[in-house]
Amino acid sequence: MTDLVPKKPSLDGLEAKWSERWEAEHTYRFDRAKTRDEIFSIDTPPPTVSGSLHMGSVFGYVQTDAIARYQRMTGKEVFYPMGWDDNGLPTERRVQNFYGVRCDPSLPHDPEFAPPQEPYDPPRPISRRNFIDLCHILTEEDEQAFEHLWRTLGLSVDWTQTYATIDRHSRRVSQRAFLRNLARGEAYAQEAPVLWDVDFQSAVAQAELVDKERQGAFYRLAFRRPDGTPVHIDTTRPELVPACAALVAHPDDERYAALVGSTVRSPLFDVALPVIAHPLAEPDKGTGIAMVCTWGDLTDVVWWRELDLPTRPVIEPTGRFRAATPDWIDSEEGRTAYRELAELFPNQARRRIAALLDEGGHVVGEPRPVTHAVKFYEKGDRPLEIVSSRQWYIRNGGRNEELRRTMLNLGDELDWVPDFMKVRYRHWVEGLNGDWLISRQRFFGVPIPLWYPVRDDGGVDYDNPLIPTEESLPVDPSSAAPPGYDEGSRGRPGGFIADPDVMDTWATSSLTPQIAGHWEDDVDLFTRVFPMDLRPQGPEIIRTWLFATLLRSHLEHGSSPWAGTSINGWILDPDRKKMSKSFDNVVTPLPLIEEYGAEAIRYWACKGRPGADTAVDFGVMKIGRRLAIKVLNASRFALGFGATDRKEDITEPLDRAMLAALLATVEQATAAFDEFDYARALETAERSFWQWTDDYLELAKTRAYGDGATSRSAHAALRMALSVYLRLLAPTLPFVCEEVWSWWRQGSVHRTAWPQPEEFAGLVGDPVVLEHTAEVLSAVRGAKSTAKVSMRAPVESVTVSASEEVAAALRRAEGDLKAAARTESIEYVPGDLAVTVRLAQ
RNA sequence: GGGCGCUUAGCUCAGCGGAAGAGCGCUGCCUCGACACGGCAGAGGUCACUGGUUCAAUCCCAGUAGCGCCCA
Repeated sequence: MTDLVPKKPSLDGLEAKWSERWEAEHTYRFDRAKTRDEIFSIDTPPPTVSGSLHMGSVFGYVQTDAIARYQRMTGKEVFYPMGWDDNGLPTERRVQNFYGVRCDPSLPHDPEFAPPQEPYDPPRPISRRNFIDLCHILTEEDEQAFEHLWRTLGLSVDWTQTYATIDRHSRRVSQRAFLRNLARGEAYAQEAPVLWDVDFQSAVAQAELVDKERQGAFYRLAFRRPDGTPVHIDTTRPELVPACAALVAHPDDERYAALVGSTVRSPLFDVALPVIAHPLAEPDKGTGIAMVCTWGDLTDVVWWRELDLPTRPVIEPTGRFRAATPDWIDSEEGRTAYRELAELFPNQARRRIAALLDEGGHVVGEPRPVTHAVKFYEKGDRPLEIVSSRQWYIRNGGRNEELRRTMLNLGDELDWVPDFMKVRYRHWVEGLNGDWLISRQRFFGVPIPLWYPVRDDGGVDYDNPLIPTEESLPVDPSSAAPPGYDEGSRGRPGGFIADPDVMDTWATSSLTPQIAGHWEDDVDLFTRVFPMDLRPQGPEIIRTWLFATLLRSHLEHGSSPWAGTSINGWILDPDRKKMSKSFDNVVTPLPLIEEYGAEAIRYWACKGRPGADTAVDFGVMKIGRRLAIKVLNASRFALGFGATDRKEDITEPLDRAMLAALLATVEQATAAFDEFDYARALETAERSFWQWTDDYLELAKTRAYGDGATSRSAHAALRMALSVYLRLLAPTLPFVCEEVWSWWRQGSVHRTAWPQPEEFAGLVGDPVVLEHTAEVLSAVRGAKSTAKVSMRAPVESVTVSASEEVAAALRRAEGDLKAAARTESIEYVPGDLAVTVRLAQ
């Protein structure tokens, strides 16, 4: 047997060499002949491809890959698909900027349209279908860039198992799941106040909200009692006075007890308003009595609903005040005042009405500046308004205690890594205050697969939607006709109209186990991989992706979609601040891979503890690179002798002591990986490996260069240890371990069995032999270092003060110690451990 | 304002009830038959702060402060 050990091994080119070889040899191809208990299935997060490639993307995926590689080596067939999250607003925005276009659904499809070389300026309006074509073109480029990055990083993904959340298969799964929710009554439509982004012209869900601090001002307005005396109200939104439906005060508030049940009139508009008691009114806030408008904030929605108040919306979905003067304003003065506000945006209307109120003497004192939290869409630039709109919802427990408890229990049953992340899920579920709004008034997404009949009088029958068959999915109701209708009757009396909306991106992403496992379309595959073993993901999407996936699986399958979930930490910039946009753009993974090598980036990612926030650290990457190089060089040394793999040859006490230490390392690394703790597994293997090179290799070196039985013991021990170390490090450093493996072994190290304790049977010596010998060697090195001489400098004598046990252990490896220390003489005296070194002249 | 996490050597982080650890950086030495994309050695810390529990606390408990994430 001839080993193919290069003279000067190098890391250069290993990524390209091995990623090609793995692809050609189907190293990571999923074998679906295996049964469920032989399979480890991973519900990989589909990265959002419309963003740039950044270090946050790399971090979690590499950690998951290390776990996947470990599982594969333990004999599991790993189902490790990759998806791309390409639907939704980020893609639309990117297409708008990249090509300089905007979607105008009223335009007809232009079959001649081709993507421009340069972005249009000003932006050119194009049809919905042309717009969606551009979304596909751009996301495909992005997906290729991601795949290249993942391959260069060595992710052991089965690249035949890929999906995109907008592809035909995902749309089919997403629409089928929705129709099942609809059939079971879990999905429902409702005309209701929704949080509305006026720029995106779309409803926004609870999970997408952020609060932002905004400067505002409290105006104290005078409403009038029947006797003409004022009731003072503090508000930051005086422009909503025309939308006012009532005043509310706390039931225990004695100041207003007499007023409750009476009627007051609003300033300027002179609308009659009931005064009502409600416990949500805060006596400490402002004057303690509040105006209820439809709708200024979410509390208004609660009051409006619970008190059954009239609906008086003034802000349209466009974000402007309605043009027509509302009919509930019946005084001439009031109608004149409203015309001043018509078609203004809220901030403009606020300035105008403030002036009008002031002129009319309705304002008390000066407005008082205040900083308050205002709700925004997380990607939006203007405050959300609340408008009335017909939307689709999925029940999630926000309005149902029993379902909420079920969702909490499912969370409790999951195996969370790290455990403390579970609390974040619990708090989110406990804080849900409404069902999940899934319809979005957008273009690039999975369409809601419904039509509605148009009655003969032209009205739309929203209560009896027309439903496609599951076989016909996916459908685009805006271009296909419902069963039993033809296209000619679209929009006509007696015909139909399409639901114009698409689903929330999470409504599809929440089905990644079903999409990847080909639910219903490939029942055989699905039963082999579902429920999955592991969902790895980021901490910030526990409330969205994790919760929604758990919900959909519970509703459809009555079970959790996975056995466990691992939550990775947050990436920080080198100053341990939150990763800033600018820094993130500077530090992209590919140039770093060029500079340090993929192994170095993987090493950095795997050094981050599960769930621990981790700073981008080039120093750690350098250490990773050094480790990879060390693997090459140490392997060259270990394989440089007689090619004996006979375990019976391993007889020397030092060699057997080394194997004892290695066995302990194997056991610790295995335990860590079994708990998904790739970081501890790496650290254990790494520390052991460095000790192996620093101490054992130096001690065994001289004997290894000789021949005879004691030399053969070293040769066999070196090769056995190397085989174990390569396998221990392979999950973290897949390229370099595979490279070395190829010098002397058949097949891929990644398809070789993880080291087993049984391999060490009959070979384990007393570990203290190596420990004490290394201590004495270290003392000799220290003496030489202090004397500023070479480590090769001869030593006249070494005197070891030690207990009888320690001395006995040292004697068992005395030949190796003498050779490594360069001495002919080691003497032992009884006493506490101490080493005296006399250097030769 | 609430929840969760973090705070250990100049830096990045392990350790988490029984005499403070690693790597980087720094200093010094060493080109010796795996490795200068090296090796060896050395210096460097009232384990954020204040209380408490314990024979014993970096580790457990309570509080304070700073940082981060999630949410109001």
